[in-house]
Formats: sequence, C-alpha cells, structure tokens
Amino acid sequence: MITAAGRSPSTHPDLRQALLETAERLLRERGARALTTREIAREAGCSEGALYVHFRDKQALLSAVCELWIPDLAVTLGSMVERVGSATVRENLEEIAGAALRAYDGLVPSLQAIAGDADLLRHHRAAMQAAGKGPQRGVHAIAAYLAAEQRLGRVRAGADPEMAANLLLAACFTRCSVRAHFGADAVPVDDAAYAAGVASLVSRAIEAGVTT
Amino acid sequence: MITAAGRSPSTHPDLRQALLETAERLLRERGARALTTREIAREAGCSEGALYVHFRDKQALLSAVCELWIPDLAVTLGSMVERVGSATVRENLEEIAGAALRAYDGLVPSLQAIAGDADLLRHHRAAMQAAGKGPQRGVHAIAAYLAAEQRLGRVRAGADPEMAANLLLAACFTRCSVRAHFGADAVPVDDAAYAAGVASLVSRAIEAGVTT
Amino acid sequence: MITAAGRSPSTHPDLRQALLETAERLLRERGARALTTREIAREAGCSEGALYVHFRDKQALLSAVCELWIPDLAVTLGSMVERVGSATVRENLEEIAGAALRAYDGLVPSLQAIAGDADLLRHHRAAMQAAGKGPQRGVHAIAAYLAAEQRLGRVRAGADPEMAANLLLAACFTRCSVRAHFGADAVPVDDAAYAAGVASLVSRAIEAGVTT
Amino acid sequence: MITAAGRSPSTHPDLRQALLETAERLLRERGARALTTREIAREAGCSEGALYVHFRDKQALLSAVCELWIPDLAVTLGSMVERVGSATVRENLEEIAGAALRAYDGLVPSLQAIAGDADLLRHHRAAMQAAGKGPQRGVHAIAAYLAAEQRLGRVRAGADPEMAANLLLAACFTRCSVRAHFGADAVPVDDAAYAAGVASLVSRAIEAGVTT
DNA sequence: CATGAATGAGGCTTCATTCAT
DNA sequence: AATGAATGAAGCCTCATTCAT
Repeated sequence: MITAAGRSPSTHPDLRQALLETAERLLRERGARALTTREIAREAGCSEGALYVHFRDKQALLSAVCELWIPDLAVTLGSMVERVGSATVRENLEEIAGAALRAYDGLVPSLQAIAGDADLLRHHRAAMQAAGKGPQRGVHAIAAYLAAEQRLGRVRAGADPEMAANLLLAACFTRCSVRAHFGADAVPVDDAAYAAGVASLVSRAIEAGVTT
Repeated sequence: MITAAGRSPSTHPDLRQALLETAERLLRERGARALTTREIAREAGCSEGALYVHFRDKQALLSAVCELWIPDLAVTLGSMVERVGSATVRENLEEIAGAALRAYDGLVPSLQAIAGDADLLRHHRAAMQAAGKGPQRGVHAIAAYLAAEQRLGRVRAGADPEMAANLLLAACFTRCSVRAHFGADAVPVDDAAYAAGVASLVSRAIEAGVTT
Repeated sequence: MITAAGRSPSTHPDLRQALLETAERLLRERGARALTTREIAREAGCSEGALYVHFRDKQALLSAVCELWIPDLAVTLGSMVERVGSATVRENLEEIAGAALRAYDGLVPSLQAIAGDADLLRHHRAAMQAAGKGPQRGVHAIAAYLAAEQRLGRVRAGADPEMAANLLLAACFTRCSVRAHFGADAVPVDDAAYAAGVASLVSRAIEAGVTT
Repeated sequence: MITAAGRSPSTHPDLRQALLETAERLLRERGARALTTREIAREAGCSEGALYVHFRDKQALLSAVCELWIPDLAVTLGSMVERVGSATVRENLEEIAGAALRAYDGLVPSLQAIAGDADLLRHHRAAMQAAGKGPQRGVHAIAAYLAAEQRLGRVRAGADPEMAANLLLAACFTRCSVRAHFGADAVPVDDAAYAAGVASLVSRAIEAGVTT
C-alpha cells in the first residue's frame, strides 16, 4: 500500500499534537519514570501502535516534547526595558520576582524530569543551544534593565547588574525547586512576601543613595 | 590466602560504602533512568543480591546516597559559629558560598535524579521528614551566624538574616543546578569569583556602616 | 501465511483459554510451588509477557482457574429442580454424587494449591465473596431440591434437607481430597459404587416410608 | 578442626527440635509459600547457617516436619470400642464427630500447606505409607465400633458401617477444610450443633428399629 | 558449632516495540 | 492510518545455599 513518499508527514496532525501535549503533561505531572508509551496512548485516546505512526520511537517523541519547553521567561523579562526610570527599582525587581516564581513553578517539574534521564537531558541541551536560548537569557534581560537604571543613576555605579540579576532569579528558581521537591510546606512565607523580601535585599545592595 | 586469584578477596572492605559510592557515581554520570540494581552491582563488583544485604531496597540505597552529601555542608555551616566577630562578614560569607558550591555540586545530581522519579521523590521526602532534615537546615545555620553578627553590630539592625542566608544558598544551588543541567559552559566565571561576587552583593545589602 | 514455519501461527486460537488450561494442568500435575509464570508461558507456547495481556497478574489467572470448575457442578445441580418427583430420591442423589465427584476431582487440586499460599488464599476468598459464590451454593441447591421432594411427601417431614445435602457433598469432596493427597489407591471401591453408597445411606436417613 | 566423626549426630538437640517445631508452626500459620529458611531461622532464634548444621537442606527439614504430623485421630477413635453397647449409637457418633472436628481443625492447615508443594506431598505420602497410617485409619476405627454395635443389634443388619463412618468423618473434614479456606463465617451453625446434626442423620440411616 | 554476608538462579512484572489484521 | 495482542529484554527483588571467620 506504500505509494510514493516513505513517510507521510501530515497524516493526522491532530493526533501528533495530542501525543505531544499529553506526553508533556504526563512528564510534568508524574515524572519521567511514569512516562510510558502505554500511558501516553491511553491518555491521548489512541492505541500504542498509533504512537509509532507519528514518531519513529519514544525518544523521538520526547525530543519533540523537549522543544516545546524552550522557555521564554526572557520575553516576559524583555518588557522590563519599558519600565526603566519608572516606579522604583525595588518595585520593579519585586514584580520581576513575582513573574519568575510563576514561570519557574511551571518549568521546574519538567526540568527535573528531564534531568533524570541522560538521553532526554542530552537532547534538551542540544535543543536549547541550537535555539540560542538557555538559562542565562533571563539573567541578561534583567541585567540589561539594571544597567539602564545604572545609566540613569538609580543604581549604584559600582554595582554588578549581572550578579544582582543572577541572585534574583536564583532565589526564585531555588524556591520553586525546593517546593517541587519537598512540597509546599517546605518553603516559608507566601510567594508575594518572598518576592518582596528578595527584591528588598537585592535593591538595597545595588540602589544608589542608600545609607546604613 | 590464595595469592593471585581472579577476584581479589578484599577489593572492598566495606561493601555497603562501595555500593553507596558506586550508586552516587552512576547517578551523576548516567542519570536516574540508567541506574539499575544490576548496573550498581556490576560496577561495585558484587552480586545483585548483595545489594539487598545492605539495603532494604533500591529506594533505601538512593535515600542513603542523598544523605552522603548532607554532612559536608552541615559541618561547614556548623563551624560558622566560631567565626562570629572574626575576619569580615563578607569574607565569612564568601567562604560559606565556596563550601556550598562544593557541597551542591555533589548533591544536585542526586537530587535531580530523585526528582525525576515520583516514587523515589515520595520516599526521599518521607525519609528527610522523618530524619528532621531538609533544605531549611542550611539556611537556618547561616541565619544564626548572621544574627550573631547582628548582635555584635557588624550586621545592620534592620537586615533580615533569614533572607540573606536564603539568597546566598539559592545562588549556589542554582549555579550547581544549571551546571548539572546545561554543562559547565553554561555558567559564567569560575566558582571562586562567583562566591566572591555573591558574598559581596549579599554583604553589601546587610552589613552595617556601608554608604553608597 | 508462511507454511511450514517453526511455530504454527494459530496453535491456540484463544490464548487466554490456553493459559487457563495450562495453568490448571500444571497446578494439578506439579502443585502450586512449581507453578511459575515462566513455566505456564512455556507450556502454553507463548511469552511470559503475553500472560499479562490477558490477566492482570498471576493471582488473577489463578482465580480464574478456580472458577473453571464451578459452572460444571452448578449446572448439574441447577437441573435437579426438573427432577423433582421423578425417578426416586435415592437415584437422584446418586446422580448428584456422581456429578460432584467429577467436579471436585477437577476443583480440589486447584483449591489445595491455593490453600497453601496465604496470599493466593486471601485473593481467592475475596474474589469468591465479591462474586457471591462460595461452598454453600452447592449445598443450598441440593437442599432446595430435597425440600421440594419433602413437599411432595417423598422425603420425611422431619428430615433436615440442608444437613443431608451437606453430607452428600462432604462425602464427595473428602473422597476427592484424599485421592488428590494420597493417590488413587488411598480411596476404596470405585466412584460409581461410592456414589451409590453415599446416596443409599443419605436417602435411607431422609426418605419417607422406610422401615428397618 | 575436624576430629573424628564427620557428622556429629547430636550436636545441639535443642536447636534441632526448635527448628522442627518452628517450621511446623510457620507452615500451619502462614502456609508453605511463606516458609523460608530465613523466617524459620529468625523465629527459631538462630542464624540461617545453623539450619544447615542440623539438616542437609530445607527439604530434609520439611521431610522431618511431615513426620511430626502423622496424625493419630485413630488412637482417639480406638477408645470407642469401650463404648460399645453403652449410651446410644447417636450419642456416641455425636461425640466422635466433636473429636474429629477438633482434630481436623489442627490438621487441615498443615495438610493444605503440604498439598501445595509437590515435593512435600510426595514425602508425606511416603511417610504415611511407611508408618502404616493414613486417612482410612479413622474410618476403620469408627467402622469397627459400628460393626460391634451391629453385632449387638443396635445397628441395622443391612447397614454399611464403613460408609457410615466415612460420611461422619467426611462431614467433619469438609467443615474444617471450608473453614480454613473461606473463613469461619463460611460454615453455618456452631460445631456442637453440627456434630449433633451429622450424628443424627447418620444414626437415623443405620440404627435398628427406626420407622418413619 | 555457629554466624551472616555473599551468591546466582529464578520469580513476577513492566516496557518499548513490532506486526498481522 | 490505526489497532492491540504478542514479544523478549530488562527491572527489582527473594531464596536456598555456601563459606570464611
């Protein structure tokens, strides 16, 4: 029955997409260990065999899933440029921290799941590198904002925008990692208070005109 | 006392320790997915059954692996009490950051591997909770040190020791996580410079008598 | 449609049935201890994995095996209702005893095998209870027949149909148990004579109009 | 260090006996499947290795255990001879049924456990045969009693003492088997009432001078 | 004699993958 | 294209047994 082209690339676009999204969801909800072809098919409402019509093997499916996740916290953070000079630096950092907490809460489970599987991890690294993305993007975006504030004199001349940005995101990433690992009870206070606390500390370290 | 037999009878004086170290290494090198009892035994040079003489099951071994790294950081942080009032706060924080980076480099791969497996994660959480351990231990230890400095007047009265400690460790944890996930090239500068930068920023935020 | 291949492609049109029968045979021939999934699969001519396509686990297969024999006896006993008033009570009881001997010869080895394994036993109990089945079913069916004869006056008014039914089946069950345990030589006379003897004794105890 | 005799046959008679009794108890309490050398040693308070000092292997231990169980219901029943002519036949049968129920409650679990293991079963059969014992002993003892009553004219001349004895014991054996298999709730009424009912039915079938 | 760590075969079960339909 | 029964390799774990101490 094979006519001309070996693989028909668009057999049933819906099912392919459904498999991708189902796999992504299961990976996030149940971890890599529980991500079996049987479960993916069951949740996607098709047979196990159908999976192999759309993907050469499980690895190919997971590779495709990894590319769904090339995250773009950077885009969100890019809009920070518009805030340069408005409000206060502390307030702006607080808002950034809030956004980062929300983004990482979604991202961290997937990253953890990927990290447990050497093959997935290898592919994810490659995909990120190929896309020119990566964890430093967010840091650079915030650092760019702080550098702009520095040029306006709202941030101390000697401050290190890169390090400040790094700390801000690290605080958020770690909170979400700990929460994902140990449960919501393992992290103190609520997200809003945490964002405020982080912003407060970082801004005190870098803002101009602060005396002790 | 057979001399040159095929198997050296005392390759591993303590098989339990050998299994722990082998598992830790494989976890780091190949990820949780590839960490099978068969492979652990093979690499440790014993039978699979021997694993179950020393550990109730695979999860117990993995839990023990995770605890391999806890003491290191705890010891370092515990000794901070003795440093209260000596050197400078910044220098002490820098040393803590260095120690944290070393400890997390060992710990993070295991944690990531555990996080990717829902069953392992559940078990690890329970084990940590039962042992009264957890991620907040390190934070509290550093915060206690900073609070002592605060009483000496070397840390600003209004500073939040808990949050400062949290940021310091978060910066180190995140760096090690990113490095484990994306490779050594994904993190800028070297560890020493990073520790110095983090300590510098945090200490500037909390030290007394700093003017901008 | 490869003709003379090594494996005939349609050895067992219904693998589920083949697994059931194979398990039943092995249980009878070799006992529960020797009944491994590997052996069942080997003897049924399929892979071990195939077993799990048709049964959730080994216990589910064993439970199903036990139910293989239930219908036979139930059908026979159910038809007794039609015999009320025909032939003689003794003849009818003799026929029932014969059917019971045949059914128990099949059932007893499975029951014995199950009884030796605490886990299997627990599972089998639950399955029986859930299905509303159990050992009293047969007794009740025969007792119902005898009660009907009692209403016709062919069974003494003061007789206890339940106890009579119980003795009839007990005699058959015990014979089959002893035979399974100690070998065919351990039970005297042949099945037909035994059925006649049991029916004779029981009917004499309950039939109306008998003088000594 | 081996001095003269290869095996010292009476190294530590206590331990050997303890192992036997422990194995017997575990077999009765938990079934053959759960009877592991580890558990026997644990419960007997010695090491697994010690087991192999007293028995060549597990099979040898279990063979010895089987011989503990050569039951002697027959002895109890033998005393029935003294009752010939006293009380009533029904009363005597009722007492026999009570004794049989008590004896079988202890014996049946072991028999079931043995039946599940083909090797054990083979040995048990051989041991019983060698000892000249077996399931028919009890039947013969009761039949002998009934034959004596028959000669006294208290049992109908045409009655079959063997079959009557067989039914009496079968009723008791089956009740205990069903109870062991399905739980105490699966058997109706209490033991005393059951013994009375069985005795009543059997005696009515065989006693002389009974009219309907 | 007694110990218990170690063994290796084997038990049950799951999984990614294939193939006849 | 889609199905789902079937596969066989592999995973975790248990067990009877041995052997150095």
